[in-house]
Amino acid sequence: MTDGPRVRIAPSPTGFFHVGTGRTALFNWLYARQQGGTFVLRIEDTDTARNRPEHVDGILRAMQWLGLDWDEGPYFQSERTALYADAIERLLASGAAYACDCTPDAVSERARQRGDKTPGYDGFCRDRGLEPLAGRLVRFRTPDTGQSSFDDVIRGTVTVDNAKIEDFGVRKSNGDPLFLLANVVDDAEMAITHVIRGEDHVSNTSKYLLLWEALGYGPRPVFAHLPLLLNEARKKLSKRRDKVAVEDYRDEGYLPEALRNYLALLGWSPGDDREILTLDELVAEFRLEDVKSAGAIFDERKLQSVNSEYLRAFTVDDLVDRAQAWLLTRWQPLAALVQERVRTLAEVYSMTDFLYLPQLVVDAEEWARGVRKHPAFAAVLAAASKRYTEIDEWKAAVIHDATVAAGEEAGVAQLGKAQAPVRLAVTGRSVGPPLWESLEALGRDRTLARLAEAQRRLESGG
RNA sequence: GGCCCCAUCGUCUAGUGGCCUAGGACACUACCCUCUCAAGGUAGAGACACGGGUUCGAAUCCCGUUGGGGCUGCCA
Repeated sequence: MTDGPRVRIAPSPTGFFHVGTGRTALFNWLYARQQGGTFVLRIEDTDTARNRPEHVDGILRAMQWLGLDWDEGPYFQSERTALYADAIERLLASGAAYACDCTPDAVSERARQRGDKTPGYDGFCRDRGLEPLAGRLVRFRTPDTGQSSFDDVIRGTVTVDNAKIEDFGVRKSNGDPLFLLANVVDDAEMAITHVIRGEDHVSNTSKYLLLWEALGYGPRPVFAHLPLLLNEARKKLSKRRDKVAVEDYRDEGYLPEALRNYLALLGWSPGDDREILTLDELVAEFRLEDVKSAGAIFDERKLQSVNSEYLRAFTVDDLVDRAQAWLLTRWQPLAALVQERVRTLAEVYSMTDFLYLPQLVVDAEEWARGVRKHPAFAAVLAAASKRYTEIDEWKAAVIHDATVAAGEEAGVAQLGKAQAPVRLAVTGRSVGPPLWESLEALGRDRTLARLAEAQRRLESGG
């Protein structure tokens, strides 16, 4: 173990790896590398209901793609439950925590009756002396008086009246630890010295510190809350509304070094006019205390320009290599299926061009015969769009089932007839590799976009 | 609503009391270059939210207002 600072990135596997998490990871990584510290990767998977193993793979893939190598981990909170159980027992034993059997409905109902001046938990079970049995939530007893404050490297001193902090949960009624508890225990156990995270955690920090003190963990870590990444509407980048998955940017042809460079410039600047900086320069010049405190809009156009600067700076040979590798990732999933059907290498192109073309060129005759001819085909496209939207996992077998169901819904019993209009609408051709795998490779978003486009064309009489 | 955080061109930012007539980049406009498109070059438009203080002097410090955001979950 080195003497330098210990920092961590603690993503939760409940969705794709978010660019905001990527930026936080990058800043932690830069700080660790610059200070000769240790960068820890910890997977916060305490929410067993929402965890998805494939998202863990996605996190590791995205981190590696971005070049953010970690020195320790990945640690999994799901494998450290004894630690949290022990901490909760200690809180219970000292009276710092207590059991609560209020339902969420009861809590909000009481808040409503009070006039809802201070929503949140009202301390109803504080002194009822309930046994912490299974089925009961365990809450931390927050002080009624005094203030909690901490010094933030980026924001200065933040102070909150303890009375404003409600008794928050530390253990679910099913026995699983809650975020605040597991987070604090692990930071202490892992000897994290600097907590560098998003601004959305500022208000969690006073709770964090209260727990930290109650558990007797000694000197606190240093805090640095990074400004949030915002969308054009100046709202926190959200999974639902915005394109936030790091891997989406990879798939669209952004270079990891360009994304990294751009992300580094969101909230930080080298202090002069340079905007293209090598990793070594970032490591050398990054200053945590110089990070701005105001939120930053993630502007894809600017990212594009940074990306194109990198692209142009390549040697031609490098560009060929990088482009070749990217091109390959798109059609490689279909390689074996394509192989069985081609007579020349040129046909590899015609069988996979739909994966690359921004705009399909559909032969008028094919369109007339394959889509426009049967009234039911329009219904097939509509039904397929709907069912594809509802699919949980975008996999060939599932797409197959959804297409069969869409065909039946549209009154087309034969699978062949159901897939024909979809194939033409989505790939622009009536022949090609098996459709399900093709759609899987294309991706759901682009598949849906092409179905919508085909439907518009039909409606406008095309 | 409550608590917390924030505030320089449309966007990312430089600026840490005089160097600011506020600089750069993206995007935008015009022109040049040019077989097209990019790239490149030149020029242009474009910001210190507002009001009070402090100071010889304020984008920079203080207070207030306004505006924006975050949190307010048996999610993280």
